[in-house]
Amino acid sequence: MLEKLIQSRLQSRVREILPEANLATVLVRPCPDLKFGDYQSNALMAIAKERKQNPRKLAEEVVAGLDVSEWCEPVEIAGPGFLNFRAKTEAVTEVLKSASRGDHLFFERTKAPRNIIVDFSSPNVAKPMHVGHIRSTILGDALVRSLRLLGHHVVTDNHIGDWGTQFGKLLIGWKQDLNRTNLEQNPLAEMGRLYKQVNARFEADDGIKTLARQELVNLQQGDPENLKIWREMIDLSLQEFGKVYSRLAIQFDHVLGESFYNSQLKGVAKNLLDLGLAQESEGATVVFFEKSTGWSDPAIILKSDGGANYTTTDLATLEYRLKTWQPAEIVYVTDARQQLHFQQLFHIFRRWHPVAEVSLSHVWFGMILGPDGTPFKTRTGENIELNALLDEAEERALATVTEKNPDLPEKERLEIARVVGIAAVKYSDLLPNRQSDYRFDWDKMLALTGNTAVYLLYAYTRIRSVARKAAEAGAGASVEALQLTLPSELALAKHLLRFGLSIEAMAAEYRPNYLCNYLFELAGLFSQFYENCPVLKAEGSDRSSRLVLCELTGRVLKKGLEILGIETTERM
RNA sequence: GCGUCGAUAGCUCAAUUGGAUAGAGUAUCUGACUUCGGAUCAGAAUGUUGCAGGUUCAAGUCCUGCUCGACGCACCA
Repeated sequence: MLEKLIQSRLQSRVREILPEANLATVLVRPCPDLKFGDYQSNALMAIAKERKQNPRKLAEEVVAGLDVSEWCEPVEIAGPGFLNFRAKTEAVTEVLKSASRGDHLFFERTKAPRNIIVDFSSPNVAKPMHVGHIRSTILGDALVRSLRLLGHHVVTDNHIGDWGTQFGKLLIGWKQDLNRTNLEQNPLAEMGRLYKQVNARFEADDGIKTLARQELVNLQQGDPENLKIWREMIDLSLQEFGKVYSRLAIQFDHVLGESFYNSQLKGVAKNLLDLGLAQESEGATVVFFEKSTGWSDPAIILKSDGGANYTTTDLATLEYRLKTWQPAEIVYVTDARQQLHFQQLFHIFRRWHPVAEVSLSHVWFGMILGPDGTPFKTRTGENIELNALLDEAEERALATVTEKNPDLPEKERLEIARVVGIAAVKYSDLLPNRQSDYRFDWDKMLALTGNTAVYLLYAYTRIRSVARKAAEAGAGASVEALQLTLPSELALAKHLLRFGLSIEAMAAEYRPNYLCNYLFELAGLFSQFYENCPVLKAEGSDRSSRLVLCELTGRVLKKGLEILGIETTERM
């Protein structure tokens, strides 16, 4: 938190000397290596370069009139013009005290809240959620949590796949071969079976093709029976999705699927045609792109059979969201393969609504690979269902808890296993840079050591254990007693001050791995502190002071994990 | 063919406006008061950041070319 105060004063000082300088570049950040100090600014080197000045000299001039002595030791100029700031222990102590009094938790809400729509998860009706939905769902939810914590107004909208050609096949299967008993027991499995069964006959049998097309057309034209079946498929699917979301503690403000926009699709297409953005080509309605884009193939707005496809739906969706929520930004969380689609979608949208100021972000992520480095599937090549995957995570976690802590009652072990299992899945998804593919590895994600959810949760339970024992002994944290003397106390305290930066970094770039790594470092620093500084065995003000550090670390760990969508447990 | 993304320690991965000696974990080796929860901590060792050039005070990061890989490119979403 000190970095903001230092930064603001540094900016004022730079403005005094160079009124035209772009202050947005004058940033204060944590030092990469603590031996340089706690915070640094590299901005002066860039500014000097622009003006062809001597960077070192500029730095000296800036520092000469810069007073940050309330928070820092004298500012050092290093190398070609780095400014290094070392926080005064008293200043760090004061921030911790104010946190302990409940004034803040080392982060600040934004002064410029924005309306942001986040579009994520988006499963398809009549198909179980599977591995392919993990990242969008978990990543999207974590991003939403970080934005909301910083004070932005977020609208979440689950744009489910509830319309499209697959319903022709599903309707045939439903009418010819539906097993009601199976449907009641496991609706998605039954619908999946129906789809596969019809699909298998599809290629070889022209009669089925014609029938599927007919059922689809009937549905589109509002045939009552088909509509009724379709609605039932959606209802059942949503119930099943809800079970998974409930396990993952994920909620949506709105579930407006593709079908919600049906009535607008023709209008969108006509509008694009009228504006000259779209044209007829080979029987379809398409948008061609300028040469400069490098896209030689057009985007299809209406297929030659008159049906719309997803570019059209997405355009209608965009327009609806703008009108309904007036967002400053819309964020789409999908896999990397849809990059071209979103680039083209945004491009068309800009031409269609040139004055719209909304910013459009495609937050994309890589694939989940199996142990062999190919896309993660079952042995028979099927998608792994999310529910089954979560079951296995909990089972594996239960085995570990039982091994480590056999005396806990079964009910408690089950609850711990639930928290730990879900945490492991989420954390292993959020830890890698979202843009890279990652390898799904049970042993690694549930490992007791290393950068895992288990390690973080363990650190948390140790803190809670100390708190319980302190309470039994009648000892308590005392803000007044807080004193940072030993190196590991100071190191832990200074790291607490960086919590806000890590949340902001995560929210700014939609990268939860920044926060994951922050929390891992925090847990490590806590372990070092815990190793070096007795808490319960200490006495008097030492004990009260260290209990403050424990308590604040616990609160930050819990809040940080909460941003990642991860629950904590008191024992494990 | 065009395009997007990637290639970093044995392995899995980080690296926040271009910043300081490229970091963690894991595996390997060694050690820690008879453990405030040892599911812990400390230490050792590990690199031509795919290759070749360029830009500059400074390049894993930016530019050019090349190699390898993943993914995407007219009627699925």
